[in-house]
Amino acid sequence: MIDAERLLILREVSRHGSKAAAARALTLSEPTVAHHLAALERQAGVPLTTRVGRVTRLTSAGESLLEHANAIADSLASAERAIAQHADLSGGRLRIAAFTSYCAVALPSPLAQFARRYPGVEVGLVETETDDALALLAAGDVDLVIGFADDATPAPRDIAVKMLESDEYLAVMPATHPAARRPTIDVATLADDTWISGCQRCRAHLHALANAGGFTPQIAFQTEDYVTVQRLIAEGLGVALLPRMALAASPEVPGIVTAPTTPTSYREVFLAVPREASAAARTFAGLLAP
Amino acid sequence: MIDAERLLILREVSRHGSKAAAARALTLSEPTVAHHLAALERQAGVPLTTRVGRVTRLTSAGESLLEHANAIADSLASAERAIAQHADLSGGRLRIAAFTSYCAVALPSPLAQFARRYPGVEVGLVETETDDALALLAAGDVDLVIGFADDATPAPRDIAVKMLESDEYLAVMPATHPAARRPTIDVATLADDTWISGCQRCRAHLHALANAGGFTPQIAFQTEDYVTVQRLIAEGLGVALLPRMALAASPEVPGIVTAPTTPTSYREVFLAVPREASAAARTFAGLLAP
DNA sequence: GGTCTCATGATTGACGCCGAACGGCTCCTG
DNA sequence: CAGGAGCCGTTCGGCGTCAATCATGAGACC
Repeated sequence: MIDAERLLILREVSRHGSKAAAARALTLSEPTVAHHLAALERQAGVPLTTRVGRVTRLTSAGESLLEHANAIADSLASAERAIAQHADLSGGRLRIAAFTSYCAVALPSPLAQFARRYPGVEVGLVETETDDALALLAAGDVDLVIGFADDATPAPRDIAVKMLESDEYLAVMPATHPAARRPTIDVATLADDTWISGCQRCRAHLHALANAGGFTPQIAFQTEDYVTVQRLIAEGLGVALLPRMALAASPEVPGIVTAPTTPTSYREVFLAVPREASAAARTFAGLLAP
Repeated sequence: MIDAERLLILREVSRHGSKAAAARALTLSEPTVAHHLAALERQAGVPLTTRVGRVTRLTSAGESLLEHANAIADSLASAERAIAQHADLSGGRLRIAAFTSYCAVALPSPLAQFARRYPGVEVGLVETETDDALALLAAGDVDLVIGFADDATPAPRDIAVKMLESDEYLAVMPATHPAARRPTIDVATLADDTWISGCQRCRAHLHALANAGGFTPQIAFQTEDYVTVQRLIAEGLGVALLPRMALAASPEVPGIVTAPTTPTSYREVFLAVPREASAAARTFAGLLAP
């Protein structure tokens, strides 16, 4: 393969009209330029330069190489620009994966703030469950993950994780439920109720909490859509454990009541970036957790 | 400036999914690839690769570099193709400069032969006087020159010159001229005639020949167009010295006669290529002078 | 206008030194 | 257990420089 460096030297010679001038432009010595040119000619098998008077000109073979040398110089300059943009956030990409209710409640505002501050960065958002989000991060398909963890499924330890906030799980019941008026609900009092559960992690959390309360929940409905969960509850079809944030994300549903549980339980919202996080990812992380 | 070589290494890593595989593809060792990548990352200031499982993937910064690396690889491949075409005559250019009558008489056939044989080569022809043609050659604007020389203005010595043929100068007179019936003409018998001369070199030759014959020609008309010369002669306005080739190049003009001179004189048609002639120029030269 | 001199560029050869490439090792992961 | 990555120390190639010489226009001066 032809050496790109030498093509660029050929280009300088053509631009300046002499090896000496090219050498000065490249901060090289004259023999060095001559050496590289000779090597290039040897490799090409045809003469590339010719002297006319005291200026060095390219032969037609040299000029046919020149076009490509220019293209390479352009590409290198573009590459340099691109990488600089990645560093100073005047360009590049930021792909975020976050779980549903965080997407709905907490993300839009900082996302807009970031987009205003760094208009050159192309921002992407994937709304996914935490497990899938972490898989995307590991595969390099996203740059930053916002997920949640609890006792049942702790946060990953192999990447940089920062806790953002605690999100309390509330008991959600039909307004007609016998325990509906109590200020706090012991989960054991719901041992015989029919349960409605959300995502994988929430289900694991429910099982852990119920287990601590000494019972195994009867899960009759499974849906990741929190509005559906609340409508089912409003119709008296069951009870559920929902994070505050999920409740805040969905419109008020009449006919249900919510209450803190005893014991209380939380999910911990965390932010994860890989060790080799891009500048954009680090900056956005700083925006969420100053 | 970013090193193009390293961008190509990054490209191979991306294509093969591991540094080891990239090293094999590049016939390098694994540490060497890692070293170059580390250098590139140091220069870029941002991480370019990330490991996911046992495959190495590019970060978004790395992928933005990848596009440019691909462009550079394409350019290098194109450059290699272009130079190969120059060597094997499947491409490239051949620019010829030749004097008028050679263009008209001798050039078309070998030119067509060359174009048929090497259809990829872009052929150009400049019809010019020999002095200008040699200047074009020196400036690198043409690749091959066909010119003529005689005692007055000899062929250049600083470039590779090959004699092609001798072209005899004939005396050209009106059919009504007193000497018109003679088989050969002593130039001295035309000492008192009015002369018509062609180009710079022909005029120099005429002066030299007349000088040898002991007279200075009265030159009343100067034109480089040989048809004009012959028409002027046919009208009885003068006599001239014209090379056989020039006469062959122009249509038969009635009312003129031609005859060899004593002493005979010739112009020598030569072919000149620079030392660093392209393959196309050398090949075409071989066609003209096997 | 011709010649002389000088300045600039190219070339060649020798040489020093940086760093590219390698091998061997350990650690990690699937 | 195998394959890949990271981390050394070592070696050798070749990149770049310096110095000297040659070539060639350009300007000056007569």
